[in-house]
Amino acid sequence: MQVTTKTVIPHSSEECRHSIRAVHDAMYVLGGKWKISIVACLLFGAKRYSDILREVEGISGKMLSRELKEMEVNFLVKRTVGKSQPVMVSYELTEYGESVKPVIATLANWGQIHRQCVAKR
Amino acid sequence: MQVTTKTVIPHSSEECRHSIRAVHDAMYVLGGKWKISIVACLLFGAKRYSDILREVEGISGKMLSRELKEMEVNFLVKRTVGKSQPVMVSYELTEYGESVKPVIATLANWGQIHRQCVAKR
DNA sequence: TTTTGTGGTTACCTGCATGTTACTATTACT
DNA sequence: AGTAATAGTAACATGCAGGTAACCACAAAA
Repeated sequence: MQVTTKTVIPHSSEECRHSIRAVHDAMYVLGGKWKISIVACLLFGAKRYSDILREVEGISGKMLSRELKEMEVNFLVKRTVGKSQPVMVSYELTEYGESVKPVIATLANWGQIHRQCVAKR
Repeated sequence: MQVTTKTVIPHSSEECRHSIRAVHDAMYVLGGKWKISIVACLLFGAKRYSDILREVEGISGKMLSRELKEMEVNFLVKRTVGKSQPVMVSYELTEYGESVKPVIATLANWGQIHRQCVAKR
């Protein structure tokens, strides 16, 4: 007796694909090793290049400027150049960038739970 | 007049770092190009290898089996081998895996909003 | 006029994450 | 006996993400 191909999937694979696509879209903009961390960092207020460099541990200057540029293009952050002194550039989230907050929050929350789970082996 | 180094950061950088760390932990387990999509896919029920291959568009067989293996190790999915016919292996989320649901949901939700934003230029 | 600090950019290099292709074992159907 | 499907694995190839280090421009301070 041959089992048909479809035994195990009685789900709405439409819904499934739709959901996957949405996730994929999100990851396209927020993907990469650093963007989410940068947003998380900027959620606490506007910061200067060197501040972010310090607070997002491990990121290199090159990657920071690259990611920030991308995020500016995607309207997630706003770049403001102060009128000289030793230059001073500050970055802050746009309103749109702020809309990522729930994502970060949920992720951070799960991250904490995960860390606890791993801790008890 | 020289501006001091700390003008732009009056925030709790403790909170900030903590949040970034949590996000980082989460991304460590859910990172990579495919894991989140796979979880999203399995949220709609247990599926067989070839079903996931079909529904997560773009993934290669190699990557699928590799990611599934990692996720099994991390207790996110459970692998069940059916008693033969043409073999039949099904994958489903563990309870722990289900706990990722809010993350996916928030991400998918933001993904949709983002798509709309991009659509109107 | 030389040095210092900020905010970068550029060239160069490397490795890992991923893709591609071929191959396997098992069973069932024809 | 030969073919097809399922669930992989192994060998090989490759591109791009990311790191490192050097350099630039500008202003202020020494």
